[in-house]
Amino acid sequence: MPAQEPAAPVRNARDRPATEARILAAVGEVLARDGFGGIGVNAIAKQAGVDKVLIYRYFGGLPELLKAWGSSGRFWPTVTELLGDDPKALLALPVAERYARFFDHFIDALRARPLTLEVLAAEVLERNALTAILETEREAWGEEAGRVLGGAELSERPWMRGVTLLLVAGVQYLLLRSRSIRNFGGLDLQSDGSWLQLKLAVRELALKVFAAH
Amino acid sequence: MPAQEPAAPVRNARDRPATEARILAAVGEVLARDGFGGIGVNAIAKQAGVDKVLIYRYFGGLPELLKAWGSSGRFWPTVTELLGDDPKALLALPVAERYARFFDHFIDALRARPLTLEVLAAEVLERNALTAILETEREAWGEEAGRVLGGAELSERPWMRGVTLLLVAGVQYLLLRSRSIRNFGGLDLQSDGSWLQLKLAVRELALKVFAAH
DNA sequence: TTGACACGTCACCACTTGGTGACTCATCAT
DNA sequence: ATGATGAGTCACCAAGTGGTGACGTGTCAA
Repeated sequence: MPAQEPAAPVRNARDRPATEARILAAVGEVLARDGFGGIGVNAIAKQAGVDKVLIYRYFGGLPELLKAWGSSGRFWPTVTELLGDDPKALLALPVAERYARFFDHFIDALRARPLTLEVLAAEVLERNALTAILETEREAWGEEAGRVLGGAELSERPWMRGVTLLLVAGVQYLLLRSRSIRNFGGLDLQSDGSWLQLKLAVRELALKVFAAH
Repeated sequence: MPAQEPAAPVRNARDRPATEARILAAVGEVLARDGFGGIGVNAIAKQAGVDKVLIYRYFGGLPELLKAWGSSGRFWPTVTELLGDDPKALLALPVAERYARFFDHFIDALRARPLTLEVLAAEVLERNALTAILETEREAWGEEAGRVLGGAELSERPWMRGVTLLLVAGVQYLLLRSRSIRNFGGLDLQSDGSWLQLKLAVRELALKVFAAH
């Protein structure tokens, strides 16, 4: 990968769009390298090989830059991505299987997005600003996901809404924890096997819950 | 409450144990006021009305101070606390009811401990040091909780282990998010009603799962 | 050709951070 | 009475932070 690129101290071409792109890219690079704690005007400018004053000139400041970065890159998995290659086929499946596969894909998609996890982690800690980077995307996502997952079977079991919410939240939390610790409740969060186990657990649950009675 | 106490610039009595206690208390106060991001030698010393050099002299540094603070206060709910006033009565209940009440108490106990939530939030972000403050307590807790929750009914349904883990993780995550945002998946995380709804969802789930078939 | 203007660079600001050395001074055993 | 010890204070350090003003210099239209 070409990444990194701490930029030799050559004079930069005077090309605003390119420079803006450099800066935006640098945000992701710093994030990936140092985590959200390493984010800062100085660090980003250095990574981009650009003077930090340009961040203020072009974006207005760090929060605005982060917002621009957030809305530019699509790092939150789209619902269609969670439905797999053939959405129609998935929607035709029995509800339990659909439910299970949705979680399978959700877990895989999130595990494949370390940057998203980093942002999610930051959102947990930051109570003030620069939160709400994924806000809008996520909200829309939640709605659509509910619609896809839903159906008559879910409407008949309104309590499953709360359970689903907890499961989604649980997946996110365990993924966040897996970045820094291995063990959680006796489960190795960094092993594929553990995640397979969790997927199977959700599948069993769905089968049990949605079983014709 | 007497809290705060930014300490007028009077000369402090020379009383080491009292000063140490002040410093330890200041950790909690800063944590409650500014969150974990505000933690630092300067801030703590200022809050305690004490020179920061004493932090180095008495504790060795910030990480050691935090560790001392962590092991002094028991802010992680004990399992017995989660079992309510009458543990024996609870254990005599049918498994579904026991399961449900456990979550009820878990949610209430954690909601009543903002400092614990703050530490949990910090643990999510920090990948390096000062993590593992609650580590030991939590690990022991996990084991005991599993034992209490468990029983033949749970052993017969091994997949419920994963589901329970996800639910516990989900509760923690939603509580963490509730500190800074209101909305999550259409649920108002700061309202008691929403949490009641989640409790009921878990209860229904337990009833369904543990129903005699 | 000549400006105007935007792009890029450099030097600087005030402030905060973690951390240390040197000082005063109260207490207490000898 | 006299030291030794240790509690508390003060002044300082280097490094890093976000942020700004002033200065070149290449590009492009008039």
